[in-house]
Amino acid sequence: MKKIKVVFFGTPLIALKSLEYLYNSDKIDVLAVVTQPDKPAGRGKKLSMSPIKEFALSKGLPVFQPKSIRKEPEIQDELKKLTPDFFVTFAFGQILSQEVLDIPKYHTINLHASLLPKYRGANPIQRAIINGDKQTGICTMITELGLDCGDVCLKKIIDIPENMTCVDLFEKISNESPQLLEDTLCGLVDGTISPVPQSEDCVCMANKLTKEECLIDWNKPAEDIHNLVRGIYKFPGAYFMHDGKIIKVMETRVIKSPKKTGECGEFCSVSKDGIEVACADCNILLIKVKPESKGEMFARDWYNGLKK
RNA sequence: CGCGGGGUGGAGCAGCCUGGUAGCUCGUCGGGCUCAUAACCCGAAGGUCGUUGGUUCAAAUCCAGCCCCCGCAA
Repeated sequence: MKKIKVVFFGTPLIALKSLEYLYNSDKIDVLAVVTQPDKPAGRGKKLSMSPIKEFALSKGLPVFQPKSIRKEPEIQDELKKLTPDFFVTFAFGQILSQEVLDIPKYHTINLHASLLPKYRGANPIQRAIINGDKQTGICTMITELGLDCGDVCLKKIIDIPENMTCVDLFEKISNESPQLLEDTLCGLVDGTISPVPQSEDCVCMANKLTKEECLIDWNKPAEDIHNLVRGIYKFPGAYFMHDGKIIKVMETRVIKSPKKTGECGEFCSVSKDGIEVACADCNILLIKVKPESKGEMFARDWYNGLKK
């Protein structure tokens, strides 16, 4: 059987395993990689390349880095010359135009980390956890103009356990995606997949996270705060202010017992396990925190060092 | 040259400005109290104060270089 010719569009780490898998697949031929331009990043603003580019370079794959693929016909021409069967996009970070979508022989396939039409847009993974969903998933879809609105090819449901963090979920999705992509490509070529339009009534958006949303509001129910903490664990991290410093909250547990002492935001008790803080309905236990300029530590240890 | 914080017994911090006595909240170990305890009381062990050099009678503290960690911003 002839290999399926694919150009891979992606940028961050979550897409890396998919690229590796397709690259190593004997059914797929990855012709080239398109990724975001190198950007100054991190402390010191050093120019750094995306994980996708690093991999592509290490394998000698051609790499294209348009500032905006829509506005760079030269790159579009280069891609055309490769005569790809499919474009595959996974967290690429740029909006494609119709001219670009028309290049591959079959389609452009996008992998989106939610059960579409739920959570179209920027942050589907975090949103699912923040909203306390028990399930989410990944979908492959035929890319059309418009945000994550194309017909769905395949989907896979992923359970979200009570204390799962977005880092765990990223990992899970990163691991599950490669197979789904390969199955989608093969299925489309041999005609065993018929893409299904998304039902328009269930559409909801996963908007970008704002700085404000990351600030913990102790007047909310403990469950909501717990979901926020694990939903944006590490990046960018839920936080509160203490003594003018940012204190990121890394790990929490809801204290189910309805006993509540003190006002919202007040430290009710400190034990071996951590600090109990009063919320709207019950208490939440802070287990690990990360104060500004410091490393991650047990909440109890942080408390021990406070001036009292 | 993006802005900034920090490295002090096992943990988290104070002390540094105004050099000279190793401090605080815990943990660990031993003992006591108690029906009992993660509570309380008494005691003990444990630190070349990141590293190198300089100033000084004397440096955790002042000066210079180096290493490592982190927050913001992107």
